[in-house]
Amino acid sequence: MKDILYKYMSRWTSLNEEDQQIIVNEIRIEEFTKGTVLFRQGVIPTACYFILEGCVRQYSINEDGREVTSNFYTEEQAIAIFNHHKPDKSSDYTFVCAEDSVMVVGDLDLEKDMYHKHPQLESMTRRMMEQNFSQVQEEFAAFIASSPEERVKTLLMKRPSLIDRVPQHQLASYLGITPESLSRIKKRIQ
Amino acid sequence: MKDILYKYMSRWTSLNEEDQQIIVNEIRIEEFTKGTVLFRQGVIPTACYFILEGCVRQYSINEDGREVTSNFYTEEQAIAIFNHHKPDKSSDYTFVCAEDSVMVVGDLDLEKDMYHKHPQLESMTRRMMEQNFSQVQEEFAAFIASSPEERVKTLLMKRPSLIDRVPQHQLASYLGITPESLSRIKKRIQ
DNA sequence: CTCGTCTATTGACTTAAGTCAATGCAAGGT
DNA sequence: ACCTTGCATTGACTTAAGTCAATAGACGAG
Repeated sequence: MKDILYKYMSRWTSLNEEDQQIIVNEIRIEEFTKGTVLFRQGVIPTACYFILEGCVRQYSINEDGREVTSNFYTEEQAIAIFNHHKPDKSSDYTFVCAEDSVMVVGDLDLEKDMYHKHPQLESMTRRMMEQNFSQVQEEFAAFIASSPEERVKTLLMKRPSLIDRVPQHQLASYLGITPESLSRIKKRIQ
Repeated sequence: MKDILYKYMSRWTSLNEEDQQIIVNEIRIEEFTKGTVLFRQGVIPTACYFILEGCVRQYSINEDGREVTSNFYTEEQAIAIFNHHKPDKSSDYTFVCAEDSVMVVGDLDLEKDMYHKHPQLESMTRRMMEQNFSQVQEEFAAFIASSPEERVKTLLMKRPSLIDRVPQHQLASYLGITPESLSRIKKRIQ
């Protein structure tokens, strides 16, 4: 499992193998069963996560009590940015494992120390985040400009496996449409 | 104009006034007239920007030749994340001044040097970006979950000045609806 | 001042998605 | 094996947004 991590880190840092090992050894890897809640809407998260295997769904309960899915995270994706813009830093979302999953778990209270001990780590984090950010912005722009049907097609192109991995009504919510519409769009586009 | 910058930096760093001055003195502040293009879709950006005054519109031309507005940046917003996820780093968007504007201009090729010279700057950048990122994610989640009419209401709430600052058909595009619909929605909600 | 261009509004019509309700299906529990 | 529960599909109907076209106002150029 750690080899995924080494492969990933090599893409992002110029650290030599030795230094990488030191960092990886300080890292906690945990397994979670499907349905495990990482943290709930309203609480202040104490950890961040990097998915090595599995799938995590991000959702919230809106004013009229409906569940709104806002993201799915899968292999090699980080769950690390939550409500830094809110004064109290509490999460607006609940994160729950949609499958049995294996993740790197990073303690947020150790973050500063880690950056201090390994200055290259802050740099790596920043660049990962930039990449991540730019991807989200692109997705957002594409979402704005497309119809429900186009959004379904795009998802089928870009993340075909999601369809089989998560319940359809959650996918519908993630696409901003009703489950009925998703069902009909699927039929329409075969 | 630089006082806006000092105020802003104080919110983000623990640098003393002296160090702030050193950094601010290395910084380039430029004025742009309405219509000035910062950089075009397809080219690799060489600078990043921080708006002190004015408004910048981000748009792209899609496959069928239509102009799609994907963002408006105004005072105290940074234009700094472009296509770090694409191998060639070329911009998918054109950035154009929607008003006469004053901005901090940061050379991207000096970025590394600056971070090396002022380690706290990388830290500050990272935290600004985290905040920014988390805000975009929240907006995205809200966008997904709301109807065109709700999106208009939300925009009127959160950025009321935009309505007067930019042409309505660009706003419509930014909201993912047609200009006709925006006109009707406005009438509907008075 | 007038012309031309660009933009916002309005109307008539179409269409895709939402809503509500019924049915069917599969998985899990007893 | 049965029942329950939750999910996907389908149908009938409503509605809001899209499309196309016409009009009218604002603005700048000449």
